[in-house]
Amino acid sequence: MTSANTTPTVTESAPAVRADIVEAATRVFSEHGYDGASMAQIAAEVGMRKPSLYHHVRKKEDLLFAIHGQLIDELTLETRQAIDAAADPAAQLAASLRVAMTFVSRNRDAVTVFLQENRAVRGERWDEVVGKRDAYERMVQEILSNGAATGAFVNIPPKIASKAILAMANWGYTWFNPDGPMSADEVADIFARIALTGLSKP
Amino acid sequence: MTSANTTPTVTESAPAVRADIVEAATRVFSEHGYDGASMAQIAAEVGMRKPSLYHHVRKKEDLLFAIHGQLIDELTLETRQAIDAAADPAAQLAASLRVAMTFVSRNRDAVTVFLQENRAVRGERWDEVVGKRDAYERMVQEILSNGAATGAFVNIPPKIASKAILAMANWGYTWFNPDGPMSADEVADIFARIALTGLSKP
DNA sequence: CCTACCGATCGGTAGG
DNA sequence: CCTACCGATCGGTAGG
Repeated sequence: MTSANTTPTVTESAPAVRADIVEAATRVFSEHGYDGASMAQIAAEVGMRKPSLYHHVRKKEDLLFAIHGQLIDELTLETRQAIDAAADPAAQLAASLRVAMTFVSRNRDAVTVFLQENRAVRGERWDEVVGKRDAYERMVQEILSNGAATGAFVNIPPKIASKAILAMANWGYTWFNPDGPMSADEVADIFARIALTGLSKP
Repeated sequence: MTSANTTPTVTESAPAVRADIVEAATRVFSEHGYDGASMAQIAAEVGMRKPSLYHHVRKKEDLLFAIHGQLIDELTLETRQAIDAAADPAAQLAASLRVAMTFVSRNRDAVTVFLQENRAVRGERWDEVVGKRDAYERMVQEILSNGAATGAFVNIPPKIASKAILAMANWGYTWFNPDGPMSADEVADIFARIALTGLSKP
């Protein structure tokens, strides 16, 4: 309605609209669940009607797919960098927990969808996402097996120990409050201390 | 349609039918999610049509309520007994993890519903269930604060440490396989070892 | 416990 | 001819 944009860009704001829709879907899926959310609600969040949404998205499932894909890519990248920057397995474990907890803190809705709405995550197109999830878990397992190899860690099956580590961070989506008394880093450091030296007094 | 039942019982098999319905609902909710599950599916699982289900259940939500209530009551009772039978905080922590992991193993569907379908858990009638969930968590917190008081445990905020402990057991519903290579008790003992003495070599 | 339905709302698509 | 939408309605299914 304002003066026309005379720049020669072709697709103008199309990609931004798509990103807005995925963000809206993240909020709506997080609040109502994938099945409980309606395309009309998501459309309303970005200021359009439902049929207009279908000009940007082919199916409801496409939105869930986008949320999962973005999350695992970002989390994997940040975790990879943190691990590579850390000196030894203990520091790598602590760094991974810091990344995971701050990620949960910054992206609560997306993490909620990622961890809670995976019933629809089936079929061919989802294989890639599932593969990336497995690869993320393997990064943590490798920290543990490296630690055992260098003698820094005790000999505990990495596959089971990684479940304990990831559980601490993942479970945060059910209770962690970014506006609460402790920061994500502070919580992560406590979890790292529990994982590394335990609760028993030496 | 067969010969009439002449026994003078009034409600006949009503309680058993009700239990069958709740069990069927547990399976169907676990597989499809609360919103994704239909009353017709649950009815079919117990061999009736949807309208007949409403002779035993007033609302879909009643089934979710029954599942949550049963689970938290049973888990609380078993955990209370295990804690009371253990000699010291370290043994109590290990015993709690054993109860939690075996519970997850024995009641995978119910635990999945309990942990994943709590969006509908709101409003007056749910206050009792939420209160019982809090009470369960407080049992674990007390083990940790008792351990800190007696000098057995290091000084870590019990509210945060309890999140780490409960996370390990709760997260099991996403991966633990009762038919897998390790038993629930074996996994619980590894988790207890991580929680008590950590992964780092002394 | 059944068949026959209801008001509403679902995901998705028609023509314009 | 394009884009970005609209009002209306599609076939099915939800809880009741």
